[in-house]
Amino acid sequence: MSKKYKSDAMAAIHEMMEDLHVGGVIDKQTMRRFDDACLTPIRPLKPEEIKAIREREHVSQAVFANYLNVTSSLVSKWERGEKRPSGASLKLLSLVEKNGLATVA
Amino acid sequence: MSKKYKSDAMAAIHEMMEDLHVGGVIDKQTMRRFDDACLTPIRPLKPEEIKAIREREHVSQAVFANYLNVTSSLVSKWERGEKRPSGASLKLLSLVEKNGLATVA
DNA sequence: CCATTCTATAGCACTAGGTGACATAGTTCA
DNA sequence: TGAACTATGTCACCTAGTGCTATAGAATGG
Repeated sequence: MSKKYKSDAMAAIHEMMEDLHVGGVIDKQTMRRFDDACLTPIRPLKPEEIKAIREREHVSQAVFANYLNVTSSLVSKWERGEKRPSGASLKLLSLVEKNGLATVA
Repeated sequence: MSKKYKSDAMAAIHEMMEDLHVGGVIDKQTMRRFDDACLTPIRPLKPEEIKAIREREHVSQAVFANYLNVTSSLVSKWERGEKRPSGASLKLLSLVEKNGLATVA
């Protein structure tokens, strides 16, 4: 049992699906939908929601920013609605919202 | 035992540190260093490294992009060195590199 | 064998997200 | 009182990221 259990499991599942696909059991369309299906849904977060997420974790804007690898001024702008988080930023925030700050540590 | 174990644990640890701080055992400097200390170090990733990370997970650029909530063209640019991932993107990639794709699903 | 789909690369125009630095003000605390 | 932490604010800058479209090779399927 390695430490990369989740990663290996992911690879294993994908390989199994790949085998099913090669075997003609499923097509690539389904294969792709399978990949998309197991993702956490991303919805645009309101400024208050972002602030709520941060305060739920009991951290300052500066510390929160460090976790996300962004500047603290940007976090401030998110929470005031001056800027809205985009692709990767929104994904990270969604992860924190669902699973907590520790999962992105 | 709730599902938010990690998050609660994080909050608990922070509250404990906060108590220590209030009690005068540690100062805010140390408090801040504590927060920074438990983060996965972020280093700039080379194009080949990004491609290696993706191929290790056995997914196409399109699927990989979906996981990170970015466009597939951007992933292509990352791997060819046309664009370099920044703050939140770099954090996400680092997470995938360390813990696997499943942890950001 | 041909048609289709997936794949990755490529180019281009646009825009807004993110950076950095610095100033301000309220607060907590030695 | 002074020092450090907090959040907000502003300003200028710029590049990361988007969206669309086109291309070409490889893999697949009928």
